[in-house]
Amino acid sequence: MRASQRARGEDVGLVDALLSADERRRSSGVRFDELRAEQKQLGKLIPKAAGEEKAELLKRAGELSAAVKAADAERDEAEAEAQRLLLQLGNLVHPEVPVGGEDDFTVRETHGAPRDFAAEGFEPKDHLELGQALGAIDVERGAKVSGSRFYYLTGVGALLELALVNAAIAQATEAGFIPMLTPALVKPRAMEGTGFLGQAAENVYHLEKDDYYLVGTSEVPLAGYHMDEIVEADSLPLRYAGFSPCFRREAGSYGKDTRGIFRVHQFDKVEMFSYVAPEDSEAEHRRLLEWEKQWLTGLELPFRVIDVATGDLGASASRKFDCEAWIPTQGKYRELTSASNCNEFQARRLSIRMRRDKKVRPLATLNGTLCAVPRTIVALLENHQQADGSVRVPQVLRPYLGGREVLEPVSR
RNA sequence: GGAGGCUUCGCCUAGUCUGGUCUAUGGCGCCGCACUGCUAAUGCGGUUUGGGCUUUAAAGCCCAUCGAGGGUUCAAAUCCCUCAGCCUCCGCCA
Repeated sequence: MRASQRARGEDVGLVDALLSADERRRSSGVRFDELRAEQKQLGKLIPKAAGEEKAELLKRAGELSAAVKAADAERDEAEAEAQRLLLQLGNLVHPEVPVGGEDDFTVRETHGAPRDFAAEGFEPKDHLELGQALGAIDVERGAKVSGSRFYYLTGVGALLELALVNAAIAQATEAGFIPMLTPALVKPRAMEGTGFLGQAAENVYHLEKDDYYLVGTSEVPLAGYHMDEIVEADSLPLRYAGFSPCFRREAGSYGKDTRGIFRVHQFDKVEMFSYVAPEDSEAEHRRLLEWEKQWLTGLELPFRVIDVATGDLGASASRKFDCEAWIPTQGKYRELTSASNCNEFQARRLSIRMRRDKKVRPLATLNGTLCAVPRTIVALLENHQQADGSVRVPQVLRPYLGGREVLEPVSR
């Protein structure tokens, strides 16, 4: 436990402070219980008593009342302190996760191979050039209306998004997920409980006047869906496929991925979310990964799967597998999907529990991207482009694009 | 945005005016047992959640919990304040 906390760069002293606050909470709680029990006894005697006796009882009751309030206050204070410390603590890291920063991932598997454009005799165009020629992407007007990192999907670009979303929801539904359209604005509790108000807080949009947060993923409303609930073990696993807009401030990424729609402030995403028993979480994690691989394979994209390193896990994941698609004009694999096993981390914070054999305990939550629309469009356009600037539509998307097999450039 | 009503231990519900006998009523559902040659019916018992303690265990004890938080009081489901959610009406709007 301590080794993995160090791997995250967290203060080990935090754990000790937490344990001491928790002990203080416990002991003042016991004192409160004892005082309260005596107070209740007096409450029964007082109405029956009279005269001298009653005056005595009332005097003792007055003293007790003050003592109860003091013990209560101390317990509340210790509890708040413990909670404050607890929220600073990230999830425990799975022992097999590679230790290190962003570049210290390990590659688990690779699927397909990057296209050899030299052999085909033409230079690949990037997604923005292709998207503009197809009349699919308009970043200039996005910037005019909303600023940098905003865009319009136009014409066939808009249709492409709808096709992707429909195909993704169809795959998820086929796999047994319940399709969900979720709120994009949530209260602080949901944001905090999913672990987005720690180090990630600077990337979250906040509506100060109303104290609402704009979600960066439907993981947040899908995790919040069952908060403060006890789920019967028989009904697990619960699997939801959420579709929602996602908002990200992208603070600290100035100058990174500024061209096109690879990194944007607002996009739509289909997300898989599972509630399972903790002992099933690793198997479910692999299942989520398999569904992501099925999706990317269907789109005929070359990709690899990485085991994300400790420093890049975020607060809530104990392990994270990313699928990275090959982006020809960048000559690199880039993240398209991400599957995280949060085990009991979010469930504890959101008070989501399961009941099996009369025992109640936290369950595990997992999330995995199925289709983050703009990045998927980037990968599709670049990988399936043809020498004349048209783009081939993979088989699985054709039913959702009116049977269209190729997207052709438009003259303006 | 304005006015009013509501929120009770799975669901429904009594209790709130008039603070203590509420250890929260009753019904439904559910669980167990008994009886009935199956099922049903009937009878009896049980049935919120969290924390702490005792115990080999089974089980038991204490505290909190009547939408949330605060206040008044020796004492709050009950009185006062703030907030949230739901419902109705008015206004506005897609």
